[in-house]
Amino acid sequence: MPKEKPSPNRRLRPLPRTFYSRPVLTVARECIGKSLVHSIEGRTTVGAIVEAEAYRGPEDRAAHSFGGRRTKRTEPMFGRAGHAYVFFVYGMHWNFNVITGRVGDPHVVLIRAVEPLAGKGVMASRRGMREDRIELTNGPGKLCQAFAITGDHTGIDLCKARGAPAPTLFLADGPQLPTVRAPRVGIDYAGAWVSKPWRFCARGNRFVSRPRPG
DNA sequence: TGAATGATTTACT
DNA sequence: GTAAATCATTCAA
Repeated sequence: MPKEKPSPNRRLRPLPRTFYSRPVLTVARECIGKSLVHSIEGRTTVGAIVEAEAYRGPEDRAAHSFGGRRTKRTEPMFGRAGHAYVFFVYGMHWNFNVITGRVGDPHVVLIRAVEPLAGKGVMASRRGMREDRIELTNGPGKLCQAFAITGDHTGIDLCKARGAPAPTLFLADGPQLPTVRAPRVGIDYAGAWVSKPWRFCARGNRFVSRPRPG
């Protein structure tokens, strides 16, 4: 008998914290092609990340951490890389981010779209539509609903920490996909920061949200 | 305590 | 293409 149970699927192991503990633009670009994995109530959903945006507070006016704003909501952004930041917006939608960089740097990557890889039936049920629809996961609020990601997840560790149980929500390895860059979406209030090309999209992927780059 | 607003989505013209 | 839905968070008072 082996002392340790072998991993059922090597590709579904959490990325190490070293992936996240780097400059936010680097992490955002390298997120494209990685897998997003969530297991809850015995059901697992997996998607390939095809769109992500970098938010670099405190100088980035588009970031919730602009000006060093440290509140109950933004607190996870100031903590250790590899944790989740999930917020509620427009009275209806959750958005999922990963914390990057060094402790004290409120830098995050917003995961804006994924291509479903596994658990499409579960996603379709949560979204109330057929599993072959692009609209299953082609937006930040849509993928949170499809993956059952909510405010309960904000602040949780996406990495395997010593002595802690393995995370049920995490990013896993995947092939780096060619990316195109574009200005970020929905931040018209952010002045000079509006035009920064900090949105990374998988080139030509159908699940990239609107407006499509190019 | 109150008012403004938003890292969106959906339905509708 | 436009507009409505809907409420936690934030900040001013």
